[in-house]
Amino acid sequence: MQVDLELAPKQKRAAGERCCEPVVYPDVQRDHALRMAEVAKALGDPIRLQLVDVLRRHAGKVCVCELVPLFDVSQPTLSHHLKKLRDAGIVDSERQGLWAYYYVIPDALKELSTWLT
Amino acid sequence: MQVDLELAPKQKRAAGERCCEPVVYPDVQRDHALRMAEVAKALGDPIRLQLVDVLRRHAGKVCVCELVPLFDVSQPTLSHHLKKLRDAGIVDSERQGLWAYYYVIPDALKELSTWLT
DNA sequence: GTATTAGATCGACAAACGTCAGTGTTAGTG
DNA sequence: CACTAACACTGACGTTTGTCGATCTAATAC
Repeated sequence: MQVDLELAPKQKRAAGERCCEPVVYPDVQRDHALRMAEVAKALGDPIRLQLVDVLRRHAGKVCVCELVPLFDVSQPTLSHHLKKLRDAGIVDSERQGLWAYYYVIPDALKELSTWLT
Repeated sequence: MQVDLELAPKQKRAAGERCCEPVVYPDVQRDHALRMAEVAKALGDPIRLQLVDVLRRHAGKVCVCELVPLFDVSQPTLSHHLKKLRDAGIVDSERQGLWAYYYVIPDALKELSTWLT
């Protein structure tokens, strides 16, 4: 990967000409970018980020009924956030009679985490 | 931090009683969660994520005129995305005559990156 | 059986989002 | 000077989002 540390002032081009050629192209493949953006978007809400935080730190699976009182939103709203996290492939759930237990899917955050490092 | 690996089935409580006490509380401070969610949200769009990717991999500062042709959106739209990244404190820009050069603010992604690890 | 609980889904709403065409501003070119 | 290029901003648009109250489903308690 070539690096250009210098800030290269351009010259204004004549009418009709493009100002310059791109010197850097996206490295991250389109689909990787799409996938990572999807994960980032799912984490882009404070409640969801904290949900993931709780689930990650709790090595086991956590009952929804324990999650609801942690946040100042209604139960349907929390359910909605959990669904978003499920749709993004970050968490999954397991029904156990009347209760639902959520957990973070191992390595779900790995790709984004690696890129971010 | 106590860990509960077991999946503990609950008992249905009598009328009027709460089903259970939360066993895990959010560890990430509210404001940290807010800040990280803000960054994640800004990265939650494929174009913005790729913009950050290009800017990060290019150690110097990159002219907007080099960024525009990389994406299939209009110049105003790209400008809008760059503004979002600026508002989130991820990138900053520097005017140089007719051109604007963007760069990633060092450590802007650090907090999120660390938490994600 | 009936009553109650945990949780998901539905419908509605305002707010925020991504996009574009148009416009404005500033700075080089000739 | 007039012209044009680079970029930000505005206004409009259709879509998505976060939230709630109400409702539905499934399972347990009595």
